[in-house]
Amino acid sequence: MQTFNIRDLRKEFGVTARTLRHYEEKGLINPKRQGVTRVFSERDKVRLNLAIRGKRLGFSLEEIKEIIDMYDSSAPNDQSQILHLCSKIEKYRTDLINKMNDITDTLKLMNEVEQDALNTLATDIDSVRAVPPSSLPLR
Amino acid sequence: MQTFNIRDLRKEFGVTARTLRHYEEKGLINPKRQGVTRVFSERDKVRLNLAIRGKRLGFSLEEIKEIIDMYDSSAPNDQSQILHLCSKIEKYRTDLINKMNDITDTLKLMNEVEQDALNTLATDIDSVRAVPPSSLPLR
DNA sequence: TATAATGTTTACGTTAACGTCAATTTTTTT
DNA sequence: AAAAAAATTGACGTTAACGTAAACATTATA
Repeated sequence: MQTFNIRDLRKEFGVTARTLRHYEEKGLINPKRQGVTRVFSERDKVRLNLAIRGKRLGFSLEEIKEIIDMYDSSAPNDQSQILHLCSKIEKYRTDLINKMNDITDTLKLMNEVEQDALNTLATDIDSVRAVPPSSLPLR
Repeated sequence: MQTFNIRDLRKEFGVTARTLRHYEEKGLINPKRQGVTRVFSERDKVRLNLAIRGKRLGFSLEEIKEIIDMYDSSAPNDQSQILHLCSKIEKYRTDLINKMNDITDTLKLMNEVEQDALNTLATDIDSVRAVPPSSLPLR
């Protein structure tokens, strides 16, 4: 079972050691120890990946932990716990879908702005083209 | 031309007066003044909407201002400015598309977790069904 | 074996994005 | 006009998410 040290993780994920220690404090990752030195597992890498993904989406570390814990632990047996899990999933699902809509709306707006700008550019070029050849230097 | 006071905005957008003042400081909105009192315009509302959308997507207020300013001001005439605008758009576009992919990936994972959980639930129900009728109380 | 390089803990510092409170107008209602 | 409600400007406080620096231990390299 392969293990990794702290600079492996830093390089692979482009984060600082401080960030990794912080994430450990918050329970996002759980490195073992060889003496005092941290030893990371594949599981830590997976969780770190999910954490970074969550960050990109604007979730807090607390939310991220909740999300990661959902799909890191095996499915609960207790019926009430299952239902609780499902309601949490439902909550984050709607949140994600809202973000998705926000994104598509923003992308649309950006497309319009870009088209506007490019049209202006094209018009400028036309006006340059409109200059008769005779007015161009002959080199 | 319709105007709004600060509590109109608070109510409509569910934000505090402090937030509005903060956004004004950061240049996200630009209320006029009647004496010392803020008077908001439709344009402020539009910008506030965009700001809140940006927040949901995890952008900083600084990024949000950049984004809003892009499609709030009319298209620039200067060619170099147009190109600069387009490159900014390109940057945010890839950012948004990355977020989009993050979202779909996360949603997929959540679906799997949910299915797992629901299967466990179904299995439990089956095991209840499997109990022979004779063992049930007759009421 | 001396010297880097890497890792650890402790603990204070920083930045963004507001919250909160006091003191003071301004405006509205009675 | 008096009282209550709403707004404004400081200005300090708070929280999350790390940054940074000191002091020290361990490991790797020359």
